[in-house]
Amino acid sequence: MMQDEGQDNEGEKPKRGTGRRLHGAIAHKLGSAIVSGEYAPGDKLEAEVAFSEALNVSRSAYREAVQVLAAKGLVESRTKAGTRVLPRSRWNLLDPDVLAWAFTGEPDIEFIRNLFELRAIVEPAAARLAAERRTKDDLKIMKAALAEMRQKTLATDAGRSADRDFHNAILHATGNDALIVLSASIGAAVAWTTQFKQRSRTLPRNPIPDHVRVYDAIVAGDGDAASEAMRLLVDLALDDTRSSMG
Amino acid sequence: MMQDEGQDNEGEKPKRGTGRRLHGAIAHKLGSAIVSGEYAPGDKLEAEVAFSEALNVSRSAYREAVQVLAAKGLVESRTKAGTRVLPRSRWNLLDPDVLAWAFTGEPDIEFIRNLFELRAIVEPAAARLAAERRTKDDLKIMKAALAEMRQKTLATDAGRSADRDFHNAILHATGNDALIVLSASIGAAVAWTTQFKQRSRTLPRNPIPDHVRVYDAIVAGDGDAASEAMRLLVDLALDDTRSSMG
DNA sequence: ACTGAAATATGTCGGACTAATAATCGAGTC
DNA sequence: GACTCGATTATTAGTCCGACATATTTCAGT
Repeated sequence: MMQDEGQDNEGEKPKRGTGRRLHGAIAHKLGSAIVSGEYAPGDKLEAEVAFSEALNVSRSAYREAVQVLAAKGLVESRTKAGTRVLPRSRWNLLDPDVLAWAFTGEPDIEFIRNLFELRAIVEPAAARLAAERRTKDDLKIMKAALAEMRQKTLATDAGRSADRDFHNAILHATGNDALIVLSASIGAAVAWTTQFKQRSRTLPRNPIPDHVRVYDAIVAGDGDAASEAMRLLVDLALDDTRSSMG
Repeated sequence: MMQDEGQDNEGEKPKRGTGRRLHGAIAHKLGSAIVSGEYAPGDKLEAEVAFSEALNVSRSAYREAVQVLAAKGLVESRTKAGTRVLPRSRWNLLDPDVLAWAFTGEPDIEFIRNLFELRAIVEPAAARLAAERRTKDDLKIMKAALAEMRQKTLATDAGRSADRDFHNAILHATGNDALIVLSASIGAAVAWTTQFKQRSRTLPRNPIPDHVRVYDAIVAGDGDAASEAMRLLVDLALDDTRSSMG
């Protein structure tokens, strides 16, 4: 699942990858640049006409891209005043796209720590609710994800995808839409950090037992055990990630 | 802080309020319609040309509005296939705009319950972190918000705003960006539900003591107490809200 | 210091053209 | 004859262009 990096020839002409729309490609390019700090909050973007010309795209396409960024809280446009990058506090950092953009460059260690802190808060609580409310279908999905994960390992895309599926299934089993949307954010964080861990030379611990403990507790309907097992899982995952980043 | 309801004459011509851009108004109109269930997931929106004509706006303005909705996961457009409403699971329900749209109509009881469940998970944990990490500035802001809240009461906009400020200050004091972004969502939920409670005839309990307990614990740097006090606060708030909805 | 005119960047408009793809139709096959 | 597969067509979103409207900043003039 390669990103499209490396195809911007000298910073111009954002080409769209397969199926990607032009304004989407522009949004991706600008969004990444902003989130990665290439533009600082308060910075003014070049004027629409000039910028769109520089990118060799129509003003319409450029504007549609900016609307997307504005919708995600990255920028704000005002007549005559131009388009400015908003302070980081206004960014929708949990938006899946923004999260993806945040991980296009070298990831910010501090931000990863923050995401893990969020996971450490949400996922144990979610596991508890899941243990109390899971349906047979939920369990089936979790079991399948676990099996896939065990077979493919986290070294493969399929394995990481299964890992995400497992965590998503737990969030989903809570039946709480507000928690379920977080699965998109948390899932993205899990995926990227897992891949990051994998990159480092040292092969980390086998994650399966941790996951199995959570699964067993949810099957048993034991909320306390599920919460505790998940807390442990996230803690250990953070340890692994931390050690692979120095 | 009135909404702009009542200005759509017979479902056509979305007029923009002061300062509001046209595409923003269209996005608001369509977004509310989608979130409130006027369009069901899978439904196809009328074709761009036809729809924009029906709304008496240019196709560009309409398209920019749709880009915003797409950025928030509400719709997806594909060439020739049209623009379709995505399943609710893909909506960025925690996006402040989406949240606002969700509360333009009669609020969904189940969804409010879900938001409270999220609050009950996140806010106690945040209060604990805040107790451990708060700066003098954080405390000053909380104290000011508390004073304002006590003076204006929750019956006024200013009072509700202070309530939100208090909760935001706690999230902010965690120093965790991922949690801070949630303040926009949680804050919105707090505001709307508080207003909703206020609407009902029975004057609810005085919320100040609950808040003071949280504040005192954070000042004392007592994480356990802060977490517990916040847990109680959210529980009581849910009780109040529940009883005012039947 | 205040007022108002001009400059300028975003916002909106309309229409033309492109590209992607769902739907249709027809040739070829079983 | 029914069915599968492939080319054709029709439709709809995507992109481009150029003009004008609107809102603010800026600055000149009093």
